[in-house]
Amino acid sequence: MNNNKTVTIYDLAEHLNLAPSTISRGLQDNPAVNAKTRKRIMAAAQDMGYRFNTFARNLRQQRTNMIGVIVPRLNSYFISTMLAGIEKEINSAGYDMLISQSLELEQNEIKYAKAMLNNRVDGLIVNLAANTRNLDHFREYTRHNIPLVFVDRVFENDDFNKVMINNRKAGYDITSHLVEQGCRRIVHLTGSLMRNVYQERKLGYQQALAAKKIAYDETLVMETELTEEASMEAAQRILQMEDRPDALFVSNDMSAAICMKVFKDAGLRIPEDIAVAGFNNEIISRLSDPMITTINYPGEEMGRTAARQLINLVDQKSSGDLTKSIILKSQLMVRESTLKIKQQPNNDGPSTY
Amino acid sequence: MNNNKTVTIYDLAEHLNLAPSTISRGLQDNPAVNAKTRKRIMAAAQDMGYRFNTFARNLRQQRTNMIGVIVPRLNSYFISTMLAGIEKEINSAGYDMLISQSLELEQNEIKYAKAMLNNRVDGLIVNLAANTRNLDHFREYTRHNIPLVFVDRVFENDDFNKVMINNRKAGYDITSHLVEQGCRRIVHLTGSLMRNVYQERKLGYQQALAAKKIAYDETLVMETELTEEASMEAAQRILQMEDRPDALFVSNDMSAAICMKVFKDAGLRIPEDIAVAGFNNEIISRLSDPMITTINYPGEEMGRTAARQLINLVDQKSSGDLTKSIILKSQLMVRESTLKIKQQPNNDGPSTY
DNA sequence: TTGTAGGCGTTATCAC
DNA sequence: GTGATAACGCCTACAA
Repeated sequence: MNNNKTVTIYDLAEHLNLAPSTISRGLQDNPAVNAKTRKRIMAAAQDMGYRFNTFARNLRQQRTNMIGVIVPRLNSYFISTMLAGIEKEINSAGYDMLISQSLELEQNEIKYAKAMLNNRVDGLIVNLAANTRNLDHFREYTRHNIPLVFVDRVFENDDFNKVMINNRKAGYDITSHLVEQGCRRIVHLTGSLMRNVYQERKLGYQQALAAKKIAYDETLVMETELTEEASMEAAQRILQMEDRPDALFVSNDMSAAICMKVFKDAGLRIPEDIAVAGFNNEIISRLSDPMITTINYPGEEMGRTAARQLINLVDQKSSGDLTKSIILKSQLMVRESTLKIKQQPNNDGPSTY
Repeated sequence: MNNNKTVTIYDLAEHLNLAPSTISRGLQDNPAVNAKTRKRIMAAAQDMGYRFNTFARNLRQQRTNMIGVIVPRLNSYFISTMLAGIEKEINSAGYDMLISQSLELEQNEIKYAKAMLNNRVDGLIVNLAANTRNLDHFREYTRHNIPLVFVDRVFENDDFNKVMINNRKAGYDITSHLVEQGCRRIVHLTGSLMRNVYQERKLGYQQALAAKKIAYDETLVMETELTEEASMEAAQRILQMEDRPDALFVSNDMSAAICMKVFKDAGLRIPEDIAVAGFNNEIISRLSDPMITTINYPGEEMGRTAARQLINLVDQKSSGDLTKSIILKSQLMVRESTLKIKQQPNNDGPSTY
């Protein structure tokens, strides 16, 4: 049976000679309703092609059971790992997930933030775009008491909830390690310095150099978009530097692997001629030859943590004032790509920070 | 200004001494409304913290402007590339995207298909879970005339819209290439044979062997989940085979790279001791050493194509009967990992299929 | 255990 | 140009 017209609880009610309210109750397993009646209701619903109207309920109940997520892009190892974590947590809490990608553009982020607000998401998780200048477009969320959690890419000095790692320490650890391996001229290839994750890693890099009494050379810091093309270009530029660097610290593994490939194709030996370190502990860091020293970055757990934090806020609707920063642990993973002084690789990175 | 109570067009109307209908018109730039009035409306809306209620409109207009997407997992290179394509197309057409991941389980797929139906998505894009046995859970969509497009992982012999590549030809091409390089004992490592993508590649593999008069040996086909662990185990098993294979054809590049790494660690030379071919043309196939022969698989374009097809169906609501299968082109990329006979690598694979 | 009635916030129709 | 009013489909007091 299939009329093209939408079947509502009123149609079921009429068909069964019951009241709409009874139908409504029957459909949601309300114990007040007679078992037999419920069966008839279910059968008729199936038969007449009834489908529940979620947003009629949303309108009535003033909530959507939907969590919004805004990320810079979907096709990145780190982001998709994080999203997987978010999704698991959200769905097991009975929420749905609405996703948009800003494509690294603030202007899209603003647009989507507004759209999600209008969609009445119960909460929002954000990983900032590369060029976002401020968080004004999220003020409306606080104004309306909609919980908001920033994850990974955040503004560190504000009043929003956030989940992140200590990027400065990570940058410090990895740079110290390189220096300890005898490197003196270390290039740092990184992403938009407007984002804390990159800015902080750079600060860690600087501080480590300072601690080791190595002069900071600004021309050795390369800010790019970390795309495949940008990484290849950067590697080429490094090859052409007059005084060739003896190490490269890249803010993500994929990019590090690309650079390493360019170096190898140019005949350089890793790590003898140039040491290479990455970031994120992506699978590629373990598949590259040599394997890449990196920072183990708990993407999925960050996602889960952010989602759990958000859901707690949404569910209890209480102490939303107690803004929390959650800092997850990251860890230096030393591998062959930086071991100039031969020794057993180990995963307990020096942590003299 | 910020009352906790939700501000509606009625509140604005009262505040401005106008009718709700005028407010509604003003907010959506209806030309019928006086420019001055509109300005006052906008100002008041901003001032009073009004936010538009999307699902009240949905209820009224009987459509949501939302497209549902169900994928097996988010954290996979291929899937996230495809999603990026879908998202771009969907958003530029003015729709939002609701995503769920089935985690490769039919049971979740069923659950999410139903949830999206209740959410009144205007259309649905699906990439099937590994163990989905049939498409019964999507029948309700056709029943309610909701457009549905399957992408990549599909059932090939049914009446649904689909976007895919010719997996059999790809499997045939890659296997033929291996044989032409002198390989005779070729292992095929692949995913769930319940899915067309894997089943078809295997058929291509078999047909190529037959065409070259090589006996098909069932023990050389290994069906796994293609996870990191499963791939490593598979590689180990291959190493321990009595009569060691001279080639390996894996259904995805990441997995191929993992196997190659295991082989190299065991002291084998690629391709001399064993040739390795992958699938998807993921970036890792270009970063591995040696670079991996693979099939160029247009993930982003598949996503875009599926989304565009869906949106056409949603927008015109017309010829939904004309079920279409769209087959995109894929291409053999020959690289060092399979070149036993030394020659210039080329990308125009033999296509004797 | 079931029924009645009002409202959630918007838009469309018709009137003025 | 603006206003009044009736849906859209569901839920929940309250009543029976």
